[in-house]
Amino acid sequence: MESKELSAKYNPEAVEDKWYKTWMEKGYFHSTPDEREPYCIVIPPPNVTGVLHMGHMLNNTIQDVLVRRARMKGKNACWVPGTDHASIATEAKVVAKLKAEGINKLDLTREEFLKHAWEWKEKHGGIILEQLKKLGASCDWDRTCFTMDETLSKSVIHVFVDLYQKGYIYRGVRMVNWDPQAQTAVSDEEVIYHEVKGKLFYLNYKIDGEDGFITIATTRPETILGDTALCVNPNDPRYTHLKGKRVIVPLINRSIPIIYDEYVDMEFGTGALKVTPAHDVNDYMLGEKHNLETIDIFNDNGTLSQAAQLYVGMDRFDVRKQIIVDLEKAGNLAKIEDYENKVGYSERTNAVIEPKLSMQWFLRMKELAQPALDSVINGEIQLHPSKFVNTYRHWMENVKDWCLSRQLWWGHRIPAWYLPEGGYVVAHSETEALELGRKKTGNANLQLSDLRQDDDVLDTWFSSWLWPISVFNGIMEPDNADIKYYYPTNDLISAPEILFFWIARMIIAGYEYRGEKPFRNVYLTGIVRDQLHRKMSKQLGNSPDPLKLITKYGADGVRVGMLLCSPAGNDLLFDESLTEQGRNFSNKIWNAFRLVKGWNIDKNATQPESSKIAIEWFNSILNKAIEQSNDDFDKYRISEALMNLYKLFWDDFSSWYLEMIKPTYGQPIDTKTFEATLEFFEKILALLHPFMPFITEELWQHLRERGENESLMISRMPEAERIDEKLISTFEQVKEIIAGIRKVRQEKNIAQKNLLSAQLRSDRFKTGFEEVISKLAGLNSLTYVDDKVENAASFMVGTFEVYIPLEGLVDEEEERKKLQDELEYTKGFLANVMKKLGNEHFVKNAPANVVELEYKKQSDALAKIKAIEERLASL
RNA sequence: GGGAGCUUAGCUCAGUUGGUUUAGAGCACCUGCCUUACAAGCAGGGGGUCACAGGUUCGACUCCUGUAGCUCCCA
Repeated sequence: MESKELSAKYNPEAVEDKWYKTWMEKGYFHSTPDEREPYCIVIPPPNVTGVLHMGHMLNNTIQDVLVRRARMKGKNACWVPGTDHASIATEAKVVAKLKAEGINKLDLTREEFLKHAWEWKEKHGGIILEQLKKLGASCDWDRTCFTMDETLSKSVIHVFVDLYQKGYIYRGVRMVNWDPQAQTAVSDEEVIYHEVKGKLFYLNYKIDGEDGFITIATTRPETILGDTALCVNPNDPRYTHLKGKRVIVPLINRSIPIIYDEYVDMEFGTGALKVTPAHDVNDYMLGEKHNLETIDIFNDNGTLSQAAQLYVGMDRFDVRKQIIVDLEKAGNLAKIEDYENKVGYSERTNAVIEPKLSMQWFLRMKELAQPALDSVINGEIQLHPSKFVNTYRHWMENVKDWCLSRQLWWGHRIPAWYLPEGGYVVAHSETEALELGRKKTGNANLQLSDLRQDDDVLDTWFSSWLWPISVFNGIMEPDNADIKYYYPTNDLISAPEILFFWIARMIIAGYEYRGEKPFRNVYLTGIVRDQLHRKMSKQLGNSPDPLKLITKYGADGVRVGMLLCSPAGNDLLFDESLTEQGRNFSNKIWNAFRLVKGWNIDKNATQPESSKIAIEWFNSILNKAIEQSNDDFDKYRISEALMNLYKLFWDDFSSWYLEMIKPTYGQPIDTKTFEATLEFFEKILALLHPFMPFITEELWQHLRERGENESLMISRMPEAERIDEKLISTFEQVKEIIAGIRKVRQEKNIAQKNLLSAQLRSDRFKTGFEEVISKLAGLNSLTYVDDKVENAASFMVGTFEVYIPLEGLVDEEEERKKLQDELEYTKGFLANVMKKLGNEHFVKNAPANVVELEYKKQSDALAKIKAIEERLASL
């Protein structure tokens, strides 16, 4: 490729699709077990209804960075992609779509509905995975899975039956979070609580057989129809005289007992609590304890049932308004106060959750959770950042039974069959169910048509908790080659929001079904927010379209932009300027390449001293960066790893190294320097490749002649070699000397083309970078002197005094002031050091190297002060 | 109400078992440059009593206690 033809700006569109296609065709993403060490990530399966959003971008970029890096480290890397079926969300979408076509779900049979659902899935389900390809995701697409694929479905059913047989799964009436709109129970984790401005109603309950009354306070007056007791605190003197009495529920005149329990907060309201066991979790608990009757006054759709006696068929919120009117009329309303309380909403439909008693399937969790709790506490599984361990522990120590059933059709149907005489069997298949049914009933003539399968499906998480196992078919064929090779997987990248929903449950399933953790490390990303710290959402319209961003800034630019500002576990305040920074970085790399490839090589040219030492220096810097990078990744500091490489390329390589070795315009470069530079460039491209796969591959291919089957993405990551720390620290001083001279030039308004001369004074050593200093600071001479120089601008770097003779341009006042400032600073610094050294406790107790360092600081500072004072005296 | 965590430059964050020239980075900002790779750039620069108040220590951004503000989780 002729560099002259390269445009001054990098154009990502031209290269991204080309390389993605090549990588796919060459099968570089595909993995099969072999003798290498495996490195595996399973994707957190996006929901089939989803389209790519910024959260996916962040999450999948991180996964791709880790997978690509592992691949380049020589591991057999496998990133398994897939989607989950998302019962509630998908069913809601399909129902809505059918509705738009004039079809009512309830008019369809289950089979007819599922046909529509599958059609919908086939049409929309793969969009998100296609979008990931634009991002550069190096997933093993041959392994793409869906939670309702045959093997994965079989695994789910198998696990259900197995846990049932082990006695962990039971059926029972429990208080569940009922979503009256979706008409299904949802888990505790799917309920979102919002602070809501409501009212607190004070209602009078007449005492049975007496004249007085007790006032209670409630936010939900409509539930009085389900009251079965009134509860007060036994220590509350206001109510001790009522022991053994009963009260009358207003409007329906039911007589209910007064019970005593310390659970009641005497401070809240009037200290008297109405108890509605069917419609409040805490009341349910009281009901169990005191053996109260439960009266369920709601239908599944949130209207009142026959049991309520009044308002039958009316919606719960309409009843709330009406009953207050009626209570007032009846003289039972004491007062109304404004009140703020937390109300639960369904994550899926946003309907107000109704606590409801219903028959559901549950998984007993306490025992199963134990190994999963232990493994995180003892570090067998590591959470990054580790602050989430506390949250995890708290949840796992207080784990509650998992409500597994959902009143939906889309998903895995619960493998339980009810028998005609009552009772049920749990089985892998209809045939097995029939067999078990015959055995259980003793009726050999029992037919399949006599059995009725449970209508409900399983919670979607009941399939995704098996994901790291089921994608390798490790449930049904526990000894197959894939599961034995890839499991346990290495890293899981997910969000803290689903730490319990999903991550904890995968760990539980891992120990139960493999006797082994599902992954070693869990990296928790933050939530992508906008500049106002608002979560990105469709409703707010504050989320950019990821694909448009890719078009505008390139996939590499977007990846860099997402990562630069996303330390683990911290929310990411996204701004397009970040992706702009990413694009600018791509452009910087592109232009460095243009420079290097534009040089002509002169085989006979000798290598300048400045280039020789520049190469030695950069070699050390590069090796140090490689070490740093390894360390960053070991600690899962991905954004720091990127930032360090960003600075390596931009500052060290481009601004310092290339400027040091750059031949004057039109001049050729010597072979040694050129070769070293290509090697450096190659190594940096490799280090950057996991972050910016496209541009690095493109440039790597053009850097040298490459064979048909060579690719950066399957090359080896460079390893750290020798580091000359002394050279690095010397060059740090050299940088300051150069910057100092440039500053003088700028202050005095001296044009670049006017070369300066400079004198250095040092009683310790020479830098060895004299040629470099001359080149980068624009000097025509640089000499060492023994005495101070008159009529010169001057400054100090460490113990180096730098003089730039500027006949007539030196402003003595200004010089004096500068020196005074520096003197003051140095004296202050020295005073600090002396304070320490003057303290005998310090000298006695501090480690020797610390004390030694203080002495060095002291002598350096003294030397500096002496030099400054000399200068001042001479002015 | 219970628990966890956070508070360092205008913004977003590092600061690794207390000591590494009296606090670092990126972005933003200011000044000067269209210097033949890059204005999507180059060079130089300013900016923080490390939330507040005590305590431990020879020494505290770092450890302890309290206060204030913010965030998350659970109920």
